[in-house]
Amino acid sequence: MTTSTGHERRNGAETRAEILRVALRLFSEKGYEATSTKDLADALGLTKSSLYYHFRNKEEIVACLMADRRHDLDGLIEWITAQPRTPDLARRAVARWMDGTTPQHLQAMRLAQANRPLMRRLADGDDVRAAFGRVIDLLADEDASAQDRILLRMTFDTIAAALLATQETDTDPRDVIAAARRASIALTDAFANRST
Amino acid sequence: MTTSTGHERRNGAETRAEILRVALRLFSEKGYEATSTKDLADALGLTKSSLYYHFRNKEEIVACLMADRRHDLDGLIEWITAQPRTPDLARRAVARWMDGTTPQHLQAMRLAQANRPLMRRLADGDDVRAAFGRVIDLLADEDASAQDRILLRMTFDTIAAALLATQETDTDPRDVIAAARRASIALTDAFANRST
DNA sequence: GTCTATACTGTGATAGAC
DNA sequence: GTCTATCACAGTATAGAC
Repeated sequence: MTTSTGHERRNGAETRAEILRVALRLFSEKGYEATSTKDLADALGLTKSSLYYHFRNKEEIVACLMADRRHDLDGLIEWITAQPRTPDLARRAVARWMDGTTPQHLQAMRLAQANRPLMRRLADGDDVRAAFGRVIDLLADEDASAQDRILLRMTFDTIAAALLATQETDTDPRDVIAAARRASIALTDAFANRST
Repeated sequence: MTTSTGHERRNGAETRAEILRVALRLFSEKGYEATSTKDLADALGLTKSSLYYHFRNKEEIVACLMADRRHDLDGLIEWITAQPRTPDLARRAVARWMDGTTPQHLQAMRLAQANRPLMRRLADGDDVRAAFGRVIDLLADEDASAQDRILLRMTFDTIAAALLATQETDTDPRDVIAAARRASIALTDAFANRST
């Protein structure tokens, strides 16, 4: 938008994007609660108050960080709804979801996992997990048992499970995704064979 | 130790145990950070300061809550070490771990999951996840790939994964454990067939 | 439009009286 | 063993500088 390339004074959009970038890094490294708004402001060369010009409060910064993934999930729900209801629909939906996951997604997912109570506060009834519930409803039979539903959800959640298994270790994100994909295949089979 | 059964005035051990009980409930319901020491003190009919007589700080309360599970894990490591190294050792170890999980464990695990940064602060190099790393080292071949190690760890972590899949829902703990057991069997097979 | 100075409330934690 | 009083610092709101 502007022609200025200087770094002394940024325009609004640039500052906002930079706040989000630095916030994701700090919140991931030290945790959301452990990172004060002053820490964030110092890392950006701003004051606390400046942050409150760009974001209404600390939580809104995280909310913006999470917007992408929810959008992906809405896309998945649309895709499932438009598909023919073949017996292997669950398998195909899981594969599609796994393929849509990039290493870039992992850091945001880690952040979400590490700050569950915060996510619940942000969500306000319209969160990612609720959307996942709709996915399960679309894919599970009406007479599916509670166990079956949990298992189906775990099949989609293998990425989160793989992140859980690798936390506190520096694992290549591609290995995480690859392991999650293998796990999801194994669980899909377990779900398919549930009542045979 | 004492013969008193009155409830107007508690002795030290009773107060301590009651603090732990109420803290687990509040921290689970509202989250650790969202529960102030004043909330906890009010729920107990004490003042904030009294808590600091029984526990050095807020974090130590959680540390005491987590002691049990680590003890279980130490037992698993001893058991594995004493077993003959048969090809199905991993499968048997997973089964043993799953069988040792009670609904009572789930609430503490939920708490641990919901407060990852806190757990990292508490652990100080000697935490449950590090102990799990030793389990994996005992069970995996030396030439196991990073993917194989993640998959093996996910096999033990199916309980955590099932909790992840059921968060924000009121699911019967027995269904959670049953689904986790089915998932662990499926993943054990996937791990066993890794290089066939 | 972008940022800062300053003050307000609530939190975890400490010192010392009873 | 529990209390009162107090502390430093957190997130937040607002008024106003440029």
